[in-house]
Amino acid sequence: MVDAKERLLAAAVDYVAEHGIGTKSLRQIAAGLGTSHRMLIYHFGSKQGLLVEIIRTVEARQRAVLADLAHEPGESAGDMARRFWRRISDPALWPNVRLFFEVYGQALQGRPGTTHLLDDVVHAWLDPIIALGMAQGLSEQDAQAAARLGLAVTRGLLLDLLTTGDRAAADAAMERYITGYEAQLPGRASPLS
Amino acid sequence: MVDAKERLLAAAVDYVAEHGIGTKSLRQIAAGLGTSHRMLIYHFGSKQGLLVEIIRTVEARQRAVLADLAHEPGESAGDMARRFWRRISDPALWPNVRLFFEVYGQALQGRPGTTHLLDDVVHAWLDPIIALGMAQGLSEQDAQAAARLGLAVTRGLLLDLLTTGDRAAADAAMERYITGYEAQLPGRASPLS
DNA sequence: CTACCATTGTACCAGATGGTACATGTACCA
DNA sequence: TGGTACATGTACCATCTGGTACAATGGTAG
Repeated sequence: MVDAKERLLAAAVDYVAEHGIGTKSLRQIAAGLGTSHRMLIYHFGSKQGLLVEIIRTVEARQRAVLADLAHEPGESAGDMARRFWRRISDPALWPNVRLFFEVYGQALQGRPGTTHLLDDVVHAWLDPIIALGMAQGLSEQDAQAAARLGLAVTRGLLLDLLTTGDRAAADAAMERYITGYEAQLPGRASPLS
Repeated sequence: MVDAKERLLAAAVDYVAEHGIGTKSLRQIAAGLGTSHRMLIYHFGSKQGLLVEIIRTVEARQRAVLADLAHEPGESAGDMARRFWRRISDPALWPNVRLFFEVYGQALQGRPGTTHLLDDVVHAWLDPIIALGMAQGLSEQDAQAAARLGLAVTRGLLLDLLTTGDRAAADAAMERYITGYEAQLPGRASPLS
């Protein structure tokens, strides 16, 4: 079976999403999957090989969420942002989000096998949001700043949500951001200065 | 000397800020400090004991930055936010910030000895910002949402900055946020709907 | 049936890990 | 002077680590 490795990988990602990756040995992970550390080495070559593939999978899962960002016809930018936030803050995704931030933190510290996460973790998300902002009439400069801000808000509020579990508070903060974003779009009574 | 332990701790924090904490053994840390792992056990009891004290120190350093948030007379809220951002995004602090996010990620995954970081990592920052917002005339509800949003923006943009190193872009995004914040303060031509 | 190939179990390895036992040094206090 | 408390070095321990050697499956294609 070609995808025995794929199934093992998916299970491994779920396991480390649930239990953390930083403190787990090959043997612990293998035991959690009902296999032996021998099999992990066989399929992935080394612990770092497994780590790399796990991170590839985390990236892929994030991109799958990003793909849902596709603009629906007739939907306002604000409503799209609300839909996106509702989806990405779904508690069912929390283990994945936690794993994302754990790996992100290790990548920032240069742990071997993780750093390629950093290559796209910002820009892959920025580009579609920039395009969206420009479609709303923002200048390229404004769209870039707005996209960066939107990404920061999302990641920051996810951290808050994972930490406190206070969904209502995180939602309220996100709503405040979206309201402000809409107010800064052109074609309205200029809200500034 | 009573503070031999304190000096060792400070050096240990600097070391792990520079090299990461997740992948380092007691021996590696000790070697980096010019001492032996025996001494770390002697002073801190165990590896987890050292970990706990390192995190206490990271928290303390963060609070020291927070203390600088004190409102200067005659300064607008926006200018205060700008001053705060300039300070906390100083490249000299990047190793500490990286360590903060690394430990934060591990705490979210429940690594023993780290989780008490989570107790205050949000609320300790929120409270002064809420007070500030209310001093600017916001309702308590609005001040809470605005504080949460501001904290998320700051943490999110720090992640961006550590990842990309693109200071100009991060500054522009922060400036856009602050401008929007000021526009949402009462006492101005209502910018919304 | 046989030959082959992917897969898996068992057993092992050298090295690193956190932690301990014990002896030694060193300063200060009586 | 002697003692006492902190500090440090050396040596060691059991355990765990990632990784390997090798044999045994089991299915499949000739």
